[in-house]
Amino acid sequence: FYSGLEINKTEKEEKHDLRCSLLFPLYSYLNKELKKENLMDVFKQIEIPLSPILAKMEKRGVRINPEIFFSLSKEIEKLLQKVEEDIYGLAGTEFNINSPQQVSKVLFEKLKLETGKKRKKAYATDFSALIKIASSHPIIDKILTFRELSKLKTTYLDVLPGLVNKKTGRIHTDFKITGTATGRLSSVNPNLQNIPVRGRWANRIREGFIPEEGNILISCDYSQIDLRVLAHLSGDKNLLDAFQNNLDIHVATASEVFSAKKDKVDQKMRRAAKAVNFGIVYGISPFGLAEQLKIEQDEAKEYIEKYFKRYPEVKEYIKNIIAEGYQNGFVSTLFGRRRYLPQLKSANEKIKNFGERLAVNSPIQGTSADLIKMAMIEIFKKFKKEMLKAEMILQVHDELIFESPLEEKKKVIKITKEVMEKIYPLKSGLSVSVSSGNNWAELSKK
DNA sequence: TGCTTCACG
DNA sequence: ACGTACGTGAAGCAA
Repeated sequence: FYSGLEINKTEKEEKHDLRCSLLFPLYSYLNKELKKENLMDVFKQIEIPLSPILAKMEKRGVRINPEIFFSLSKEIEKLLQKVEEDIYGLAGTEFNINSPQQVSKVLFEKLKLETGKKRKKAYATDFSALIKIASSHPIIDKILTFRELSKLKTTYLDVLPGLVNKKTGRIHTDFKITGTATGRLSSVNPNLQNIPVRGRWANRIREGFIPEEGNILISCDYSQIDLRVLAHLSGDKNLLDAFQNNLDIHVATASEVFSAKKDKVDQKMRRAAKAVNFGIVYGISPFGLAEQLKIEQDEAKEYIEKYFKRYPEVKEYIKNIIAEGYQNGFVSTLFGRRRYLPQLKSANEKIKNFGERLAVNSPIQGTSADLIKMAMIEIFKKFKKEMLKAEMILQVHDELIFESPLEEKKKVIKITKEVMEKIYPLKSGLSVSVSSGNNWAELSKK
């Protein structure tokens, strides 16, 4: 109505107006569509109530101590300068270490190191390619160190302090509720779902995330949620048994795959079994497992076959969910959220295989996402009812982080743990581990 | 803008 | 024979 009267609108504003004008006609169409496809429950029971909660989390934001970021940045800057010089010395030339193309030239043309996969423009220089040739030249280790330090400095240390809001003094991410294909959230501007947690610098960085005075941070983690969901969806007796008996799931899998008593499972076996478990959730292939574990494909294949022998209903479930994908053109989570799989109609075998892995992974990842979203809604309600000052500030896929007044700590933990564990009665159960502290680093400690 | 790399679950 | 683990976001380079 007004648009005809307005002048000097930018192209962006015009686009914005157009998009707004489409909302109303879209409403009736999408409403029918949601009803027809039985998606109204997920929409009304999960997405709609979650939306204002995400808004409040964004508004509350996260407090950081910029000083920690500044001083860490300076410390790393010095190390970077030294590593940079070392690299030039070892290469016998100066070049841009941030350029994969130039790194490739130096390593594989000048130094004639052994090449791996060919990319579009040059040979691969990513971590898995470089670690394979690390023993052949001292420059490799230096490049890996340079990459690690440079990543931390440019992506986190030098960025986050600049994003502190002048009015609130805190960092406000933007959670995207429609951002992913599986139903997970994503976080942008900045992404607060990928703050370093591994590696020797992670704790120093996480120490920079702090609560308001008189408050603490509390983290509540779903343990093994994806595998519990798999156990529930497949109904596999053996896998359910492992969870019902509260076993270390990777040890349990190791003892099955390697036919060993649980007390004979060593670190190496557990590590391999962990990779198998991850692989199952991702839609496993012998190649992928072999790559991950640095073993022969034949051996990886044996692990997988043994796994399926011991968890036959998981094998059956995978077969069935793929068939379902082909039949319906989509797969669903436990609560009806869908992922469409056009890949399954491809004539290209590679794309079809990819579609089959998506058919396996999406219901698992998506069901986990549904569960934590439902828990967030209930927790928010309970906090309100109990008139708590504590607030949910972050979600990291299987983890919720709260900022709570010291005196509310006990109450907050009781509510969050109970709600998260009871949000839906999976046959495999849901288990939540809680930790608290005066910064984010203290939350990852045991 | 696409590619490569790498941070997280 | 071939190319492959699932889901994201951000930085820097190269064109």
